[in-house]
Amino acid sequence: MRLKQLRKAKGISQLNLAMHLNTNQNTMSRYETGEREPAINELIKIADFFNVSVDYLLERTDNPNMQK
Amino acid sequence: MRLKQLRKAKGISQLNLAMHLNTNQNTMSRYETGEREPAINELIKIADFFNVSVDYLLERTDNPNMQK
DNA sequence: CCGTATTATCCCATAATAGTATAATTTTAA
DNA sequence: TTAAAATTATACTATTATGGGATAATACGG
Repeated sequence: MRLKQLRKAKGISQLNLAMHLNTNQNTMSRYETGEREPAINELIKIADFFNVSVDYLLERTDNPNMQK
Repeated sequence: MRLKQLRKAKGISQLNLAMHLNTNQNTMSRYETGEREPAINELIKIADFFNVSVDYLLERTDNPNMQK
């Protein structure tokens, strides 16, 4: 998942991101390290927050702006 | 998820699809009815099988051919 | 109708998850 | 340089979600 990359690009902390997504910091840490995977609805929330496609978030494309 | 639609378009049964995805029929039924959701890796396997983007599979776009 | 194929649901054992607390690491600034 | 603050990672646990087998329900063809 291109999560850490997106978060860093936005210059926010895991805690800050977590609050935006209504979850907590350790969950974000786990997503970033790949220790755990979000459910689909969480995946979509993340993609929407960063305004990228799910395919981009999942590194299935280099184009973040696939029509949404 | 645009699963039933894709499967029907291909003219195959849940059982047939399940075998392609190395799972079983009841699991496919649940995905279609929305009773349960696949993990991300399963989601990707489904998208790949139908050769569509995850965003399309998740009904986040009308374009099934987002560059992959 | 009857048999067959297809799809949905019950039950259970197992696995995965979120959350809390806390540890470890990194960054900042004095 | 080092102490404090901020950030990130991990251990533990209770709960939830999952997959699979078995079977029920439904649709479909002859």
